[in-house]
Amino acid sequence: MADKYNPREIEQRWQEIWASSDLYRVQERPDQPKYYALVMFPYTSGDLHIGHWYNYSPADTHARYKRMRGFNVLEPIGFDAFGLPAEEAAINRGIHPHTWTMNNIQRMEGQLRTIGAMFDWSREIATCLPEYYQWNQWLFLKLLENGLAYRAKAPANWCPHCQTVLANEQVVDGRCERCETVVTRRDLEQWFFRITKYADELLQMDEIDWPERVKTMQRNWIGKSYGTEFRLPVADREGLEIPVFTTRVDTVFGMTYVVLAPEHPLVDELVAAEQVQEVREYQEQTRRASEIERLSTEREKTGVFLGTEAVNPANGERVPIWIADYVLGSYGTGAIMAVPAHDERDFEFAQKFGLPIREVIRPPEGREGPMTEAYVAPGIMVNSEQFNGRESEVGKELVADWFEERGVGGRKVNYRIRDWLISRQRYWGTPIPVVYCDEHGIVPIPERDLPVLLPEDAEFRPTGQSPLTYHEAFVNTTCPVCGKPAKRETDTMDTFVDSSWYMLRYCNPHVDGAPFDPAAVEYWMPVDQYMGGVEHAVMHLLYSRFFVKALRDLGLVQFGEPFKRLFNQGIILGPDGSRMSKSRGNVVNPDDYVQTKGADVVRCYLMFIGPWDSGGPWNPQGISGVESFMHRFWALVLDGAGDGAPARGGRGDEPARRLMHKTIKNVTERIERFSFNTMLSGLMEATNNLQKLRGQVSAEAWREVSEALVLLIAPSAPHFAEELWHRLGHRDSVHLQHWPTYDEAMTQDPTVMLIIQVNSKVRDKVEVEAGITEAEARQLALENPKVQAQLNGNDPRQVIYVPSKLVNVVV
RNA sequence: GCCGGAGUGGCGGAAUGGCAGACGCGGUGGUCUCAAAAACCAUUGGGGGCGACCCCGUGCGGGUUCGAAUCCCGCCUUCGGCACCA
Repeated sequence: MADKYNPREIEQRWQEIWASSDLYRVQERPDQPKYYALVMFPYTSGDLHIGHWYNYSPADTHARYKRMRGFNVLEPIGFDAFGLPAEEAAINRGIHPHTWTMNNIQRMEGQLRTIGAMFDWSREIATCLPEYYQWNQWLFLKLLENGLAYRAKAPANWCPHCQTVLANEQVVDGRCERCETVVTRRDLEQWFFRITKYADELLQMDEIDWPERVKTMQRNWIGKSYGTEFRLPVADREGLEIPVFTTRVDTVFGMTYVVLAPEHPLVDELVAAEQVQEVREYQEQTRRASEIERLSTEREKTGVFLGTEAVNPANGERVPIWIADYVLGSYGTGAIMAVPAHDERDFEFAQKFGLPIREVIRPPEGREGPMTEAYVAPGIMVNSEQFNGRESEVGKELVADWFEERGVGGRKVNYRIRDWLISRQRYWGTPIPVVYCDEHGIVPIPERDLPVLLPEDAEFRPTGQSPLTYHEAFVNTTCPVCGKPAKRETDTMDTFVDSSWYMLRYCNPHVDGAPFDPAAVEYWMPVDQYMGGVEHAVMHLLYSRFFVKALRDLGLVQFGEPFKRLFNQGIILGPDGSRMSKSRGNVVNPDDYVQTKGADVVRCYLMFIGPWDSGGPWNPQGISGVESFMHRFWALVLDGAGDGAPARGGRGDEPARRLMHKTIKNVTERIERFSFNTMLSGLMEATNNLQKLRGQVSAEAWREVSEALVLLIAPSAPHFAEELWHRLGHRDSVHLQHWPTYDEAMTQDPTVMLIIQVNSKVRDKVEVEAGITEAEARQLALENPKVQAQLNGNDPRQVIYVPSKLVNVVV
């Protein structure tokens, strides 16, 4: 009898051996196909939680499988280490963010090692170190040089709690994505990355194998819409025009008023003297309103008449000009033609303020009585002069043509996506490498002077100003152009800049003099399989795509997409089925389970819970099933043949070998399609069935079958398999072995159960030769006593045969 | 409101047109034990029958098909995304 499976002892031992033998160190090998398997790097929050394990265990299993399939697999790890959460945590604890972060990294490294993943630790990165963030600065300068970074004054999302501005992507439902504080607006000079330049290309997602859900979210976020932009002359004001954008130019004859966003630059010029007071008040009120109030569709529409009129270029009619906060200054031209009859929002507004509603599109089935709601579907144009009787979809093109001919306006494409605001008024981030000189304005720091180090001795408590503003030695510098005194930029970069290109750095993280090593990047990139949560759909995943496209256009990389395939794992819930949180007291600490049951058991249990993309509750009892499976597996492999096992050619040999081939096939197919739960159930089934063959299998066949099983479980339970492999007498690592292959013929049983149905109800099952002919099967069915009983001497109306599966006799 | 996914035993789930409930948890009965735990064996969708067996059953209502958890139509519930973007 072999001793029992003791995870604690073997896991630690193998982790040390693997580390000292550099088992997981990888290098570029042009002779071998590469496979870049990437997990989203963890944030340095303090502890590795069960969610990390849920991401990394299946990811590592898949990567290990690929390695056994002959790929040169890169599976790196590092830390996303800058940013607000670390800064906040440090402030709360009264310690420096650098100390807090570096301590966390050390702690998390230790926890990550317990997973037993094949991370190549020689490639570890931490984004808060100058050796990393100096390249944020370098890349920023490249973008600046090429017009892809710029500084502008714009209304920005301000989080009063985090005391900084946020990118649009980081505002969810009008609230800060991090702390859920309601965001306000501030007009500030900020740095932007010109992601809008790539809006169209970012919509191209045919070549990436990503979840449809994420692609849809990105498409929605980019929000491309086709329409017409045209100019409305202001009545009695020669030369003054209001540009508007519409997707429904076919409804232009139904325009009964015009609306400008309250912050529209033309408002001052357009407002009539007697309306100034009211308009000012309304503008002030809008400015104070939070984004969340303003965006609420529940809210009643508000607005103010400017006291002036515009002229509809389609029919020369005069229509009043209003301002209202349901029109956004940041989209289109910040002004609209209002057609209440065919737009829900305009309809509501017109009703409230008693503005006329004129029908210009009639439903194909006709319409009677007064309009009670806007009709927004296509239809037939009416009250539209020469376009009357046209289908609105056709009319859309005709009116656009007409406007183009007359020089009134033309076709236009608009996007919802805005440029990426990267300035943050916080301490714990990459300093933006520019200085402001009275004479030369914005001056980029020359490359040779990088990095601009983040001073450690700054007062980093948030004040609404960037903390670096108060650091005299940092702020006061000289202009790189003229050498006269100048001031440094004191904002830092959004952390998402760090994560936009880290996958490139991993290819050779120690390269000097460049953010990444072109040869290594050429070899490894793009990432073959990216694995992480869906919460980054319109942030990190969009920014990275933008970055890579920009780098490609700068000639720095040769490809346009960073991640070929993406998989979003689900979320592990607490035992009570709700999201884990400290306040609910339902947090599962992986370390406890690793201590008591072993990392391999935790890995396997997480994979066994259910489909990887659906997550689910952690059931503390459920883990024992996986645990006892592994104990049985262990005993089966080491003691299974037993002492009195039959010699060569045991009668169980053939079934055992068939079982092996069948299992290899199953496990391979399931691991390929990320179905880790069914892969493990397949292995459980195999051990259950093999157990039944005990005592009937020769030592030779038993060994062959158990070695295959050890290889099959190696990606899932790496320490466990390694130990068994060595106990079976091998000297080299199980993880250097080839994935077992199967013989298709051996995956089929020589006999099958033929289902006999009458009227699609199962009446009997007969064991038959796998190669049974249709005629034989039909005859067998018709002669079957249970079928005979149902037939009652009549002839069947029909007999359906599904080869080697079933016969259905229809009476 | 719009778009998308999901709904299967007490629970997690399997089966993507052909035996519903693989695999596991939990339950029940048993073996072992002074006892308990562990381990092992048997059993476990519901109902009926002494029994061989029979009936019902994949959110609800219809449909297609010899045959539907699976395909189609209509609803309900739920989760996610979008939502004054003109």
